[in-house]
Parts: sequence; structure tokens; C-alpha cells
Amino acid sequence: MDTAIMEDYLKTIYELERERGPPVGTSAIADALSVTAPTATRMLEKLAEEDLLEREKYSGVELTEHGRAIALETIRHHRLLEAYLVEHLDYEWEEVHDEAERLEHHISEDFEERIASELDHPPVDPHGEPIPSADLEAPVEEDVEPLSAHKAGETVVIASVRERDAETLRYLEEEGIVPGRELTIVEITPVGTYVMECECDSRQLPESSADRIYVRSAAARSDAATEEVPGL
Amino acid sequence: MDTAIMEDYLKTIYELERERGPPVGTSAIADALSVTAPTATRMLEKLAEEDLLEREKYSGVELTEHGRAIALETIRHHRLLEAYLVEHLDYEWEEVHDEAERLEHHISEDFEERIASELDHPPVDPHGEPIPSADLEAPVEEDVEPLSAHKAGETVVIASVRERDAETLRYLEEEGIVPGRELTIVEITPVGTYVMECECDSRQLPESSADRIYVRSAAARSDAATEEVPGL
DNA sequence: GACCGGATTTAGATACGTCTAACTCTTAAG
DNA sequence: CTTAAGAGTTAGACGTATCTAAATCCGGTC
Repeated sequence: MDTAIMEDYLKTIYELERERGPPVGTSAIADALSVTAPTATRMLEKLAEEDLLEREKYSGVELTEHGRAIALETIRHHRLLEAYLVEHLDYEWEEVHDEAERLEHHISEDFEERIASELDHPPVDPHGEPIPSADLEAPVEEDVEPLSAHKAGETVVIASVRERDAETLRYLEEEGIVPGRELTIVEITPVGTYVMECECDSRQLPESSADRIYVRSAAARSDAATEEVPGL
Repeated sequence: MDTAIMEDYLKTIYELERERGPPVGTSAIADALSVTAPTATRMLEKLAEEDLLEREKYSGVELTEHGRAIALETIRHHRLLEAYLVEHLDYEWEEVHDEAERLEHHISEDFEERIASELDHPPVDPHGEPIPSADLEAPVEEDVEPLSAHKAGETVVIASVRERDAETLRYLEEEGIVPGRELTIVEITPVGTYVMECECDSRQLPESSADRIYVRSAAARSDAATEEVPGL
């Protein structure tokens, strides 16, 4: 049996593995889910018993094949829902996260298929994140890095905006910080502000945002760079 | 705080009050929800504490204003979802119940409004049941009775089909037993079979189905009889 | 008016997911 | 090599929702 809460843990662990690599520590998981460390420990024990992850006491966990499949299915639900809400129900990109976060655990396989085909099987969600395919293979991650890993003078293309906060997202969209946009880093100030420039205009970002904006080099720009992001 | 499970209890009590009138007994609720009587007792105590219903020990419960509002909101979600699935995601009328049953507890007010307006605020769901309005006033129930309350020779119009079983629903649709259809009862056989006739054809129904098909007299037919039922 | 049967409630137990408080392990510094 | 800080775990508890088994209530029958 797997519950909505187990799905949240597995999804979170998947994302942490993606960002920092396995093994993932108990506190990182607890923080991400806003629970206490003992709560996370308990749940990790349980997930390990069900062979959804491998657990090394005092060190961390790593998803098994099976655990990863459940994580990917949950993420697929989440991102398809986000895309659907934007495309068919006029949601703005900053509004979709919370709605998708609840619904992702409760839609049927059938529902998933229907919205996927209604959307014509989009490769990415409104934030530029890849939507896992129905076979639940881990998507091949593009060669992207946070904006904050780049230096002044470099020109990059925004791949995805991994920001949750609605207000920040609304601001970023207004500023044109959306997937597909090409930007040049003009300057990184001593206080960490990123001064950016695109065709038309210049804009500034604090470092905290630069951590969550993933980009690829404009040089290494592939065809994927021109993919349409639904609804934006 | 109200949970998905509390919503299910309140919704069930509302439906039982609608069909049999208050007070509603513990076992009826327990049966409808497939739980044991002690489980229902416990939950009813809790709902009474939260002033969602009035409870007379050993006798039964009756929804308060507040409890009824929650029930109606849940039912509104359910029926709007059913209508949306049929209209926009190509579901058949026998497929929508289970999907809506899960999702009804997890959609936001915002989502509710968006699908309602996308559907142009339909008055009824695909089974002909009225959709409570956003202000959560109890809908004025049309003057309908089960088909099984009628006699041979009477002509009636189907108002709603309160059947859950998918296979039965598929059969009924094939047989043209859908909301809005006018039928004449040709004969009720000694074993309870209803032999029906419409413009085109004749068909038979067991009594168990006749209990769940709600009709109004063709004589008393109002304009409401010609309401479009979305997607059928 | 006592009694019986069915409905209802009480009592005690379990599983899940959470908490705080206290303890233990690992690691990096000195 | 020792130790202190921080990460992780154990212990004990709580609230929700469920169960089975046992006790109790209520309405109708004789």
C-alpha cells in the first residue's frame, strides 16, 4: 500500500537526489516536508521495509527502482496537472503548484492519460521542468546548472524556474524570467545581485533567485531550447 | 478542521436525509460507507461535538446548517467534476463517479469556480442530479419519485438515474434510460420487472433498477424537463 | 409487564503519521 | 586521541479512523 504521504516523501527524495545526489540525509527530507527529524526517520524505516528505498542508518537513503517509479509517477501527475491547469483552465504559472500538489495523489491512471493526450503529451511543464513519460523512465536530464553557477559575461538560456513562491513567480514572469529566454549576465554585484540583459531590457535578481533558475549555456543551445512551453 | 472522511460522512447523511428524511440511523450510515456500526458511532460523536449535526443517542442524527453546507459543498464538487469529466475529458457517464468521488475532497474553491464557469454553471450533472449552487443553499428538490412508486399505464419523464454501478449504467444508457426521456409503463410483471415503452421501442427493467430511477409525471412536466443534460 | 431481537453504544486494540524529550552516533577540530 | 557539535535515532505520547467483542437500549410481542 502506498499513501499520499509516502508519495510526498518519495517525490521529495527524488528531487533531493536530483539536486545533491544520493544518499539523502534525514534532515534534508524532514526540512523539505516541514516535519521533524524523528518523523522522517520513522517514515524512512517504513519505506525501507517496503523496498522503496535503501537505507543506511545514520547516513542516508537512496531510492530503489520501485521507489523511483512511484516518485516519477507522482511527479508526472504533478507536472501534467500544472500544464493542464494553465492550458485549459486559465491558471497563471504561479497558481498551479498548490492545486497540483493536492490533486497529484488522487487522479487515476485514466485521468492522467486523458489530460496527457488532451495536451498532446507535452515534454515540459509551465516552469520548464521535464514531464516524466508514462513508462516512468527517469527523464534524461539536460545539461543545466543554476544561474548562480555562472559568471558575469556569460550568455545563457533559461531552462526551468524551480521557484515555488507565488509572489516571486509573478514577479519573475513580469520581468521576463521564463523558460526559453536568453539572457546575458552583465554583472554580479558584491551583494550577490545578478544584473541581466536580454534583447530588450535589463533586470536584476537576488542570489536566492539565481539558485533556483536553471540555465544552459547559449553556446550549447540545442533544438530543445526552442520548445514551446505550454501557455506562457 | 474537516477531513475528507468527515466530508464523506456528511455527504452520506445528507443523501440519506434526502431519501428517507431525518433522523438518520447509525447503521444506515455505516452501511452506506462500508464501515462497522461502532466506527460510525464514534465519528457521529465527533461530528456532533463540532456542531455539524445533532445527535440523539440510540435514535439518530440530523445535519445542522453548518453540516449541511459542508455536505452541499462536497456534493457540488462531485457533480461539477462529473459534468466536467464528461464535457471536457470524454468520460462516459458510468466512468465519472469514482474519479469524482476521490477528487471532490481535494479541489480548491478556485478550481471549483473555474470548472463551473467553463461549463457555464450547469444545473444538473450527467445523471440528472441537481448541482448545488455556489451559495450552498439546499437545492429545491423537484417533485420526483422512484419509478418503482408508479403503476402500469402511467407515463413519466426520467429526472435522474441514481445508480452507481458502472456496468448497470452502461446498460441503461444503451437502453435509452437517460435523464429527459419520456417512458410509459406498459406492465409490471409479478416478479417485479418493469416493461417500458417510449416513442421508438420497448425495454425491461428489474425492480432494483426501478428503485434508483427517479421520475416525474409526464403530466406535471415542466420546462425543466427539456433541460439539456451535458454531454449525453 | 416481562422478554426478545435488532440496533446502538462501550471497551479495548491496531495502524498511520505526527510530536517532544532524551539518547547515540559521526565527524571534524584541536 | 579526545571531544564537542550536529545529525540521526529511540522512547513515549497523541489524534484520527478503523476493527472485534461485549454490553446496553428500545420497540414490539406474548
